[in-house]
Amino acid sequence: MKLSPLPRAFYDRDTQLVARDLLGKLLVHRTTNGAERIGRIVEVEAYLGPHDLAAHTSKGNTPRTRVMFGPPGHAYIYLIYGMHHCMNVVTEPDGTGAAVLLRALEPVSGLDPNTRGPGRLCKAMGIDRSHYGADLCGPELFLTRDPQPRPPLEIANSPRIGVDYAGEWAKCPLRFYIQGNAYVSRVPGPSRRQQKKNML
DNA sequence: ATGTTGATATCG
DNA sequence: GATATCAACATT
Repeated sequence: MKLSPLPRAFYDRDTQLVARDLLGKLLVHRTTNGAERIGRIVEVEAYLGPHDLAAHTSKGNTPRTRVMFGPPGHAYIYLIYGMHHCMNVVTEPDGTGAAVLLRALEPVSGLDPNTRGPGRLCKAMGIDRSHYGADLCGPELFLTRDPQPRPPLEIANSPRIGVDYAGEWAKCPLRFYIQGNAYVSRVPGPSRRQQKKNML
């Protein structure tokens, strides 16, 4: 299948627009041994810049956040809680410090179906810190339009996950996901525990 | 609800 | 150098 990366201009736009546009796009990872892993993005979160208290760049430009302050269309990868990798795509012009976190995929080909949640997403795609700063306009790791015809997406939003420390920013609806998709990591409504109770 | 886990920032 | 802090996940 012929898949070409989205152009850098795609990322060089308002972060919330990029976040919404990323839903339904394919994430492609071609490993050195020739394997191809593809997933369809179903859930993302926008991190707007240093003024956004939930964004890593709010702590300033450090060795860790360097890539996020750099030009758009690169991968910002970090390790969280000592065990999980998370992948972001850098947006907006060089120096802005904004990115979109990829939170969940629908498996398309060549990957473990456990792609629900940002840590599992990276594990399934084989993404780790060796991809820190990778150019998403290159041939190995990139995003592309889904060649399959799909019905129009119904996009829902909610506050971001796990950012309670960010004050008012924690409440902003900067998480976007495809309504009703089975691979979205958390859906509003009763918890699984509550559902069990209701079944009795 | 809790334990796991290690890089990072911050303080000394 | 030490420590507090985390954009998760799995398990109880």
